Amino acid sequence: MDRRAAHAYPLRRRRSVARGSSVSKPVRVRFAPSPTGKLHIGGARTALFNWAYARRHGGAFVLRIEDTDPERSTKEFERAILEGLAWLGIGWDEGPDIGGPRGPYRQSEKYPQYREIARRLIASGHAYPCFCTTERLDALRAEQESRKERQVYDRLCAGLDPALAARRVAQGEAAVIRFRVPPGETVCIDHIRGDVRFSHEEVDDWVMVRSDGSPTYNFCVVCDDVDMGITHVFRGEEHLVNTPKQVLLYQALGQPMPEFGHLPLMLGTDGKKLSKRTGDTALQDYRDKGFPREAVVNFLCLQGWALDGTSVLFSVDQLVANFDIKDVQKAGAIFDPEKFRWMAGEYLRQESLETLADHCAPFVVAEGLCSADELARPRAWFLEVVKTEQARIQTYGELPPRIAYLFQRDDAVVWAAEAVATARKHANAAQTLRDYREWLAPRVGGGIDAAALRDASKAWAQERGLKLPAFFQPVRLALCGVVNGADLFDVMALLGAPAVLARLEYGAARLAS
RNA sequence: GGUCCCAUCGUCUAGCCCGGCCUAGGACACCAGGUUUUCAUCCUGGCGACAGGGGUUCAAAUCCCCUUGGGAUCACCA
Repeated sequence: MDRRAAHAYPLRRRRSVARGSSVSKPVRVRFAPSPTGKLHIGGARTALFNWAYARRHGGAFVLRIEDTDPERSTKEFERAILEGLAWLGIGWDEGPDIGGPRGPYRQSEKYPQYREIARRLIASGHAYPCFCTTERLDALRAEQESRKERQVYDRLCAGLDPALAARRVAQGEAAVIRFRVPPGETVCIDHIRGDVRFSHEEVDDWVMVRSDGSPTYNFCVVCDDVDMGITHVFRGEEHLVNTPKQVLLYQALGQPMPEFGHLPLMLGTDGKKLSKRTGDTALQDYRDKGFPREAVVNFLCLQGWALDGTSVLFSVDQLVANFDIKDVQKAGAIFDPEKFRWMAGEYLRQESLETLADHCAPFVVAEGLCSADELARPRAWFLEVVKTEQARIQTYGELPPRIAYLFQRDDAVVWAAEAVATARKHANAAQTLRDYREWLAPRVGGGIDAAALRDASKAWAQERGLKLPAFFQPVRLALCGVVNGADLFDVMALLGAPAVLARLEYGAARLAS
């Protein structure tokens, strides 16, 4: 069938240009996640950039839930996504939970509206019912595949008599509704990429409404962006090829076009779209590991955007004050977990002891080292614990295993094989422990002053002709059971004199046996 | 494979739009020193890139073209 003859509308070849309205309206941007999984860090970055753009321009940031896939959408994921955004500090002005003037903000609550728009589109000739079965479509695709042709709908139903088609629909025959793509080409204006040109030959007569009456993504997106008065659509690059379909729909609807910007993809270390295969992709994963929130925000910003090329560490306020969609990088960014961890450490080290203690406490409790109450009562003690480890950890989650020794019984400190081997390298390790304990006991009755004890202990070791490692390594084994860790005398202060003396004694015995 | 997008150190990027200030800057990682009882932090230094080829120009990382390479996408999923 002649392709052109299949079109009832419009027959004139034309070029449509998706240029945004030149009149400046108040900015309205949106983040429209699908609640079919946890919030992806790529999605989080998209949200962040949209939010920053809205804040920068005094506009509104709208949150919309695209739950038109009933198979995979769940309320749990929706809640998780909202929580994730809130955790990042991204606040929305309108959304499913708080409502707003242009709701509903959940697509599943708008089906009647979509249906009405589809009906109007059929009436105006911009869309048509299609009765082709899945089997026929599959066969068609297989055939096109075998001939190495483009896999597009052959528009069998595009030429059907509208009245006849309407009767078949009325009689209950299963049908999808397809958009009738006119000949011509579309130029999409993208603020990140410039003009992107698509020939309509490449755009399929795509399905707007499924045979069960539910609307599809490309259809809902445009309806909603129109309903919600969205002025700027910033989303991931994977949506770039959808844009001509959507642009055509705006035009069919006679609605003003938003301005587009397609963000570069976040890639895994394999250079492909970030997926679970190459590492953690959910925002939640990083929160659970104890990455400081500010570090996550900062790092996400750096995937495709830079403050000035020199500053690496910056605040959300600086982001908001300086963010411009035009400055966003075009090329995809490989996600570097190593740098992410470094940045986490940078933020963690900037925190006050009080803040750091608050952030770490839940991780210590979750690890089962002690109860929240036990941690809260000796608050000063826990602040000291946190102080000794602050330079040594990059995330809150790294603290518990490092301080586990503090919560072990004095006669049952867990000894790592490596630490035992290191201590045993020194000939008289057990004896050193006994001697040191004997020397130490009368000196720590009034508590432990780490600084003073450090000097005195080193002097003691030197007097006995002990090399420092021969002294420190057995002691560290006895007190902590590991080879590396915080300053030994800080550790003693944390442990307290009774525990220190007890551990030295048990340590000597264990080492001797 | 078709269509579309992209291309500066291993990685994130500045510079590119509005050619000269670029002997290409910063950061992570890496390497070497320093501080230190270990680890970590911290300090100093080093290594390291304009994918290739044509053009335009007095001058190109910056503009144009081609090649190569990478990616995205081709559903009654979003």
